[in-house]
Amino acid sequence: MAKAYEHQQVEQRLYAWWERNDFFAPRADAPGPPFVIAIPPPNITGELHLGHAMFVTIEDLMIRWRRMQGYKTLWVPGTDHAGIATQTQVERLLISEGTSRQAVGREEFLRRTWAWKEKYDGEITRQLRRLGASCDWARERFTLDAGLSRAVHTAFKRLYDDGLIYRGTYLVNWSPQLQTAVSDLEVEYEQRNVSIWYVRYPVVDTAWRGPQHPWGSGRWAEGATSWITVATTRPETILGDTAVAVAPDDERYTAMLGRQAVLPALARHIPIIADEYVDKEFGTGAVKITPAHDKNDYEVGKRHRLPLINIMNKDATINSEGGPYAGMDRFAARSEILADLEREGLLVKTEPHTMSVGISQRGGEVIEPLLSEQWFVRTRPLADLALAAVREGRTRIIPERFEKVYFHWLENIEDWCISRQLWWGHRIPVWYLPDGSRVVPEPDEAPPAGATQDPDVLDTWFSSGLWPFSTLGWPESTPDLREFYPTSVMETGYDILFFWVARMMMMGCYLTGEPPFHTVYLHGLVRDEHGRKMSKSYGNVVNPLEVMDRHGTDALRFTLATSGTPGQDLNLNPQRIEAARNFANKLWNITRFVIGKLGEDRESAFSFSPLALSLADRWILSRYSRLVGDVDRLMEGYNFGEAGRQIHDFLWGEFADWYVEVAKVQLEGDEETGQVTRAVLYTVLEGSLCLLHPFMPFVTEELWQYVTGDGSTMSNYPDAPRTIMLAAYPEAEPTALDEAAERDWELVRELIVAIRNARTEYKVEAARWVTAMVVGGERSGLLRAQAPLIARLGRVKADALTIVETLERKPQHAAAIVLGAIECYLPLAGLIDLEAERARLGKELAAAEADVARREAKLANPSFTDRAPAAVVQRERESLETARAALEKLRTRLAEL
RNA sequence: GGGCGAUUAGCUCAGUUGGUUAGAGCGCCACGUUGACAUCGUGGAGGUCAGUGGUUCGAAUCCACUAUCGCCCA
Repeated sequence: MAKAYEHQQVEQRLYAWWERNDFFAPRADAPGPPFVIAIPPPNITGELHLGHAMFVTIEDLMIRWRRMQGYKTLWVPGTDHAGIATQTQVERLLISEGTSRQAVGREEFLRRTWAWKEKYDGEITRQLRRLGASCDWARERFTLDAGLSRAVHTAFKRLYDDGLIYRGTYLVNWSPQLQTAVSDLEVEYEQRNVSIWYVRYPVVDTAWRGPQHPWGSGRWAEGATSWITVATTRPETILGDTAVAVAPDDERYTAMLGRQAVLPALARHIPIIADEYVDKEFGTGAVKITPAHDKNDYEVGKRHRLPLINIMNKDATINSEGGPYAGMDRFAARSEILADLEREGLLVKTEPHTMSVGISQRGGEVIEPLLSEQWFVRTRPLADLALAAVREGRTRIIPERFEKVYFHWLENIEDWCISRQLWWGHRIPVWYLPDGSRVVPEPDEAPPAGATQDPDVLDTWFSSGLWPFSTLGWPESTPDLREFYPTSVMETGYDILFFWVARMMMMGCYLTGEPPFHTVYLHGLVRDEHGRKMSKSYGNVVNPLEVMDRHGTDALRFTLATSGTPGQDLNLNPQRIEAARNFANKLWNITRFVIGKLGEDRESAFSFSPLALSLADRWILSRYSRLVGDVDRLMEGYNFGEAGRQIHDFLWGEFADWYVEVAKVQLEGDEETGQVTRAVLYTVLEGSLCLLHPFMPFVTEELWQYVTGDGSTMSNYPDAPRTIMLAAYPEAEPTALDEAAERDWELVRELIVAIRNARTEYKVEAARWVTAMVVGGERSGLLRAQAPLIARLGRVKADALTIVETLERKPQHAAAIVLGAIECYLPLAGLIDLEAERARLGKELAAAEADVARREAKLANPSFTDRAPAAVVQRERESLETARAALEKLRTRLAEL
């Protein structure tokens, strides 16, 4: 074995070996029930980022753990066509080649995009392999595969036939840059500092019937005598105004109600109406109403049967309804119209204002509410099913607090706009006949002759919503669907709870009749070490591939798994990755030590007599059993991070720091002691590697192969090739706990630490082996039995460690150690300064006095002794006894000096 | 405006149902010895658990309020 762990020599080789041996596929001979995860399919455009690393880490952890437990595990991999993102990238590519989507045409564009997909799709799946993902690549799916496309078509048809999909002209979120409608979720809101303009509209009265001069002449409003002033952040939409509204109880405007205002620029007469929607406190209390360009105005318009006037083209330029501004971009039109209002004396004032502006999630441009004919899903009935599944506990969300978020969203959900004016995606399976009627054929059915298909495609999330069952063969009743659906856990980031999880729940509940998974586990976002979002512009992006190159996949995975808690954002500290890398190396070296001691013989490692176990043996076996139980409980509760930390702490802080050191001593003993020691080393190490395997798959496999040699029979599958992947995950055995051994060893350990501490305080060189005299009282027997260990680990000469029950004459020039009822003296000729020793013991005495006083007070309180559990009171009594004994010893010693 | 989360050592974070002296890694100080490991070892310093009030025999942990930061929804 190399002196240090070299991940470069191990990871790729092992992954290839695992994959070649088909360890990732569900085994027909698995003794347990299915455990299934559908991967959150990465976008084919995607570069690997820490979000991917995060989900692979947790999902692979669950899959490997359950697989070792004997579950019939299936992790279905795949990728998402990511309509908008992919189309945008390919368009950019075309533009760089001096052409465009429109120039090459739909057919060629799709051909190019498929070619692009073939190229990059493999990239991302290679990177998932790099992360150690043990998913069944034979079942890999892509959302545009024939099978999944058929699922999409079937789902559409069912929802359509059931009246849950409809087409209509409504106000939708329009992305002028992408020239497509997007859903509510694809709009992000951002607080922006903008201006609010106060514009006065002349009101028709007996003196003034409307403008007599052209717009822009400066005399347009000449003669007007009454006015109504509105405040607006979007003056360009004046062109689409069809009313001015005021609050019904606003006395300032009562006289205006029912009269007509004259729209600047277009001279259109529009009514002044009263509506509850208007906030008297805001602006002037009068609001311009543009039903075709604002969601709230749209509602007002509906209530008052106002006309809808669309003033914009698809590219957000002003259309012919805009009179003099026709053809201008929306922002250019704004400037122009403001200048003209000013000239006409209609602009009263401008104020700074903050408001939230809808921004396209993809393009980043301002989203335009636009009237447009689109396809929608009627979500209410679907949302009710999805709500019921969680309310009734058929699906559980972890952490639980997200259930409230989920409920709130689904309770207030609006219809879902599913059509996109894109080319890359599932074409909407609707054909139009020349007479205008619509047909949605069955997936295998030919569309009627002469019919033309709807040109639009479906929202990417429509197909993602089917993912957990479409990947298993739905709508066919395939063997996979029957065996592996519903899936077990949906693991993903909380940021796509609405986008994806809620939609899978809706689609799954409706189309398959049951929720698509019994548990939703949401992880947090990975941020940089100071909690900032990683972004290219900040330059704080951590590239997982670079991390894996430098420190290995296991280091990255262990860090991601153990740095945080479920659902909580995680600040990734690079030093933690190094620490995890060091942990892998530590394991490597522990194993190097153990196999060196085991020699070639593994057989003998499996049997030993419990009677021959030393205290340290019993202690480490008990601690190991406790660990197994704790890990089991934590993993079952989805507390993977805590489980990983405990395995780490045990292996490093107990097994390596103490038991391995003990083993070195025991291995110098007689044949039987050596034999037992080897067996304990083997048992604990082999089991711990198994415990750790879901967290650090590569180093544990490599080491497990070294440790077990050819001899292991630990597998659930005796006929399969030997791999830790199929070894049995350790199971808790409560009978293996040995509390007496843990307590006794603790005393021994404390004594050794105290001796080391005293040595350091007196600056005894490490190379110098000292003399020690232990006064053990009742614990003398125990300490005597452990004398060789105490001597070796405390660096006391073997023949100079005396253990007595009592001691009449205590050495003068010696450091004194008091540990409860036991004392230890280190005669350090020439090193002991009596004054310093008195000062040191004085400090300890003060602490001991405080300790005793505190405990006495506690026990003197009858409400404590009456109300606290007996075990707690008992423990307190024992502690008090120990503390008193220590206090007594310290007093005596100080008196002696 | 409504909701959620966070606040624990210099830094990044744990702390499972309330129960001895609140832990880890990194960083810091001192010292390096043995054939597993300097990617290491040994010992140590470092905390008013954001604040206030409450519940309790007992609170980092439960409750209320406040402050600061962050996120989601409208």
